[in-house]
Amino acid sequence: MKLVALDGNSIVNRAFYGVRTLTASDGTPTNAVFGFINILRRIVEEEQPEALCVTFDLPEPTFRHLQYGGYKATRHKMPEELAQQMPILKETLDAMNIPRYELAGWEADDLLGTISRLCAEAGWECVVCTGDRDSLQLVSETTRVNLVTTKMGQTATRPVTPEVFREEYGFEPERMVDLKALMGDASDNIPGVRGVGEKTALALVRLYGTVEELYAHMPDILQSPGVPAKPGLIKKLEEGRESAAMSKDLATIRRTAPLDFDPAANAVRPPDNDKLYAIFSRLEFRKLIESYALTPPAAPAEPAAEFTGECVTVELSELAGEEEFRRFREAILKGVNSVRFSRDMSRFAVDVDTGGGDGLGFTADESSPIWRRALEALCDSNVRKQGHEVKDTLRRLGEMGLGLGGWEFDSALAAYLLSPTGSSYELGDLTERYCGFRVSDGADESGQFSLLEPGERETARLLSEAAAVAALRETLEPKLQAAGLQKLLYEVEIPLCPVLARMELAGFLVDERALREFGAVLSAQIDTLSAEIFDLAGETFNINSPKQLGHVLFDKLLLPTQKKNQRGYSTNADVLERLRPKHPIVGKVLEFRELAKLKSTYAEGLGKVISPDGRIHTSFQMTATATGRLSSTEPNLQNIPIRRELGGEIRKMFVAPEGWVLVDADYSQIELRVLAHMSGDEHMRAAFLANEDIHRMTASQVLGKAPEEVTARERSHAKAVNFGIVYGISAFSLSEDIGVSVAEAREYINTYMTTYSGVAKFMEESVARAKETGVAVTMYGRRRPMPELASSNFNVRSFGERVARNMPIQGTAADIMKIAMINVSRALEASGLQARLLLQVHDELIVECPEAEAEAVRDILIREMEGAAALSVPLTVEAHIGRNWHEAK
DNA sequence: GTTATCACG
DNA sequence: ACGTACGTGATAACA
Repeated sequence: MKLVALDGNSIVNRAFYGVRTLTASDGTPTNAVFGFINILRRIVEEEQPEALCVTFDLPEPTFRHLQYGGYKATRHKMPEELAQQMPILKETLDAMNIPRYELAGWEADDLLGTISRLCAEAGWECVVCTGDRDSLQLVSETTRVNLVTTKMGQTATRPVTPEVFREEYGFEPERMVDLKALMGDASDNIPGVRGVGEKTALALVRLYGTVEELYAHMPDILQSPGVPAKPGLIKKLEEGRESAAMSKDLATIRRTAPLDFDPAANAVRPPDNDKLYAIFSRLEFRKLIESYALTPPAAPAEPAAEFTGECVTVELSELAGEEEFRRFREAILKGVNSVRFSRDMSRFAVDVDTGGGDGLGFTADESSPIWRRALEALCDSNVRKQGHEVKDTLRRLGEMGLGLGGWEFDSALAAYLLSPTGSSYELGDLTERYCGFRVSDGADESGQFSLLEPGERETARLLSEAAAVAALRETLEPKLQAAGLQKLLYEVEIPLCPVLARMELAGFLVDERALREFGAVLSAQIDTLSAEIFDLAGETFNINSPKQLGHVLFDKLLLPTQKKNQRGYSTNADVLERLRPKHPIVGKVLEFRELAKLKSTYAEGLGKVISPDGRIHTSFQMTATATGRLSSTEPNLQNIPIRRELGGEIRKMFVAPEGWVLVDADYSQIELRVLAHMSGDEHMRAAFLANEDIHRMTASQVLGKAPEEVTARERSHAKAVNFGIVYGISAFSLSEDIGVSVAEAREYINTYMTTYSGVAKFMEESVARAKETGVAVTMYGRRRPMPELASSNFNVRSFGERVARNMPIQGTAADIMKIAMINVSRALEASGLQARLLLQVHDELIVECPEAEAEAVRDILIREMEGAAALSVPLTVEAHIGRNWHEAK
């Protein structure tokens, strides 16, 4: 029989430092608990023990503190973020039905020692899991110590048996205390013998075993072979005699704690589902809920009704006729309708809020003769509707030729605004998190739906989901109000949904033939380059493999290594650029990379997603970024090449239809203008009011010389500083970026901050306010939780500070662009032109229109984009017209 | 599934 | 002394 005993404090420490920052959306740090559970799972899986328990230190002083004043006094205080997690961890262990032991006056070590002794006495095998080598003295024939280490977020355990220990140390495990007695242990403040280090101590213990034996042989130990003939060793040992005795005592784990312990009483038991589920969902450990197969507690009777439809439900079934249709239309005109569609749009469910407590639900599928008419009635813009991920719904409604108006709430967007860093905005997850219930999947264990046909089950699920949307609105609305996010939701995010849906529907026309030809040209060039590279390398290998490439460059050609990454030496473009002069292969590799990227990601990647209409329909993600920006996926049209000449070729293949043109409008320096406005810095404002090249003006103001005297180098450095400011600059990165020393970079930043003292002040205030409130905020009140700022880890905290500086700027610019898109869309519609928005790339909008409309469209774009926000500096837009994206830029 | 790299703003 | 700029997504290789 085997019992596993975990050193709770030691392992939670490993977990805390080994797992990256992790917080629940309310800001509670959770990384240590998460890491602990994972280590625990792994150990249990590996060991398959019959029994399991965890020991903890209590914060009270142990008797050894009293006996020896300084003992462990140097141990660092537990960081606040870890301390917060300790009660949660203990609660979790309780819910998992894992016994834990803590005893006033006894350390976790002592408890482990005692437990392992009692196991041995009861005839059990004991496995002690800890990150602490002190416990190695417990190793015996019946007790194994598993040393837990965390490297790069990966935990590994190393079993230490007596054989392993002897192999490593050259003496018996019990003699560990004698080793400590001589060499001491700084982390536990065990003094040892002054002047004796690890090497000497190891040699002495190997020869004499115990400290006592050593001192018994004292006068003539130097005669023994193997003792380092260090001058003064005898003297040091003599002087350290008392210290050695005390150290040995300190290092000895007491195995006599008054613990009422019976290994069999710690038999592994299954967790308490309801308790553990509650804890894990509070901590947002969705993966763990899954892997422990936890289920929500049986829902209390009262709100469950909302979800399984104790409301009256009406099926618009095969036999539905005029009467049913009339009833449906009347009902949906009364309240706000929560609507859900099946993936293929063949079914929908509507939960009508009738004002009283009762709900009225309608469901329908394609077989109903009034299905289409019911849909059309529902999509009328006068019918008030709410949904989840409304933009996606609208795109599908648009495909069916239905109206996109009348939508006034979206539970995904509401949750996103409340916390844009969340990991999931799926309806089921939100309902669980905010309402504490599970959306019925239509195949309920309650049996209510179990007799239904699959199609009916789906309809039941949709009705349950519709009710969930309504419930979420109830819950989220007060939160939005409290956070001041209503305006953003109702005036920005929701109105943006139909705009984006129409853009996705429109798609961007692509010259498919040119794209394929370009791909073929790239292929040929890649083949040629590969041959040249293999020739220079003297072998063939996969140039795409950083590992193999690294081998060729650094092992074979012996080029100097620079940056390291987790797997070996970095071969990224920065590194290769530096190596370029050293070997002709490097330039070829760089060129290969450029071509390979263009071919795989763009020529081939885009080719795969051209629709039958010859157009590429991207999807915009509204809940993806932490700052409020959109993102674009399948394909990503926000990262189409432009910076390099060859990459720009790709843009030539994004075209307007025959007789039409593209109008491209982009904000000039929107982020710096936002910064000038938000900080109110007079110098920076003056620079923009002068309407000059901002980087030149920056150089001029910072260096105190006339704009026309600014050199190209000075301008480019100023440009890098301007970018750096927006990102939350550091001297190191700036120096890397512009190739000057860190000291020079620091000087640049200092001078900049002195010149633009308003900017400096704004940045400080942004960080201070974020620390105080726990969120970074844009001009429009969009917020991002900033748990990193409370971190005790320097790097994590520094990251938080940079984000606190950047998010208000990037986020405000994103807000402005969203407002502009809504206004542009309205203006284009009102103008009666055929023009339509195609794409947004953060600070750029692309519209296609008949040639004849081009100038009118350009004027509308400029007017609406520039007018989207009233800043204290001009917000300027540049617009161009062209036959393709390259030309229009 | 994670990592390295690289495309964009 | 720390380790290094903000925000994304796609691809190929690695594990």
